[in-house]
Amino acid sequence: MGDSAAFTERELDIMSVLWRLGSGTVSEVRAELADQPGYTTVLKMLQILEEKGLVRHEEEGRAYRYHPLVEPDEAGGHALRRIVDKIFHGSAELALARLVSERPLRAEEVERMKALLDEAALREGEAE
Amino acid sequence: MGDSAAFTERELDIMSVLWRLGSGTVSEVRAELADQPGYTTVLKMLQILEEKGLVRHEEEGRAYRYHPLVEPDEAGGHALRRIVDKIFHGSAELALARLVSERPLRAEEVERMKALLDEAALREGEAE
DNA sequence: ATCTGTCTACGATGTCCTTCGTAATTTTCG
DNA sequence: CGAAAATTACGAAGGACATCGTAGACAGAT
Repeated sequence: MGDSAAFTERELDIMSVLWRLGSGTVSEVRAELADQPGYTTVLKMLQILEEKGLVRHEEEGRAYRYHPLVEPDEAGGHALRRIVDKIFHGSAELALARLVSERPLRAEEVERMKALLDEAALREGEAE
Repeated sequence: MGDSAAFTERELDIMSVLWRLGSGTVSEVRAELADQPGYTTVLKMLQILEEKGLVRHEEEGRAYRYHPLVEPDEAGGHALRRIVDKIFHGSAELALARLVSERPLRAEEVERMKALLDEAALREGEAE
């Protein structure tokens, strides 16, 4: 235990870019950040993320290419569990209520989400 | 803008207690924390939360009673939006997939969640 | 009156976050 | 070759986070 601290703001920014791109050099990551911090700032953050075991790097020419070592699903699971537990009293239902009120959903998306719930209900049914 | 920074770990712990209890004195909040930090630590955190405008206090006998000034829905909305945007590429569907795989859901809960989605779809339909 | 327990106020501390400057290295280009 | 550009390494610095110790105020009991 004790391994899973929440991402800080900047760490999340950077991990988000790596998840989206698959991998990235310092320059590539920096170019994707909305407010562009100094080059060495991004480098430093990546070095710290590497110390924490959240990314690794390999050499690519002169530069390093960084790869994420945690999956978005895993990170998202931790983050969601934390929020549901601490803010929504453990209720996935309340969290979903807020989630759907946050942003408009397309009709197809709603259908797929209902299908997800059906699958979940099915798995539960089988378990008994 | 710039008002909504994510809660830190301890801040969230404490806000969570206040949301659950409705309000609390330092002692009451402290008693609810899993690992009990020193009394003055909890007091200090509440004072800092007050500086940030997240709680207020009123006198109650000799002690202060602290009240949350942000609603869990509001805080949860920010937190969910942050996670969905940065980790799930803005997809509520992916977030829900992870949410339902995190913990088992009761059948009635699944039904109510589907109803929530229907309502959301309805609102969308009306909008056009 | 004084002692004891509970409370707030204040300041110190150590760690982490985030920023970046500077130096050293290497490649590339004129 | 020598200058310029891109890169990593290192360390410093300011601020926030989270911890607590100590001091002072006050109420209640003896």
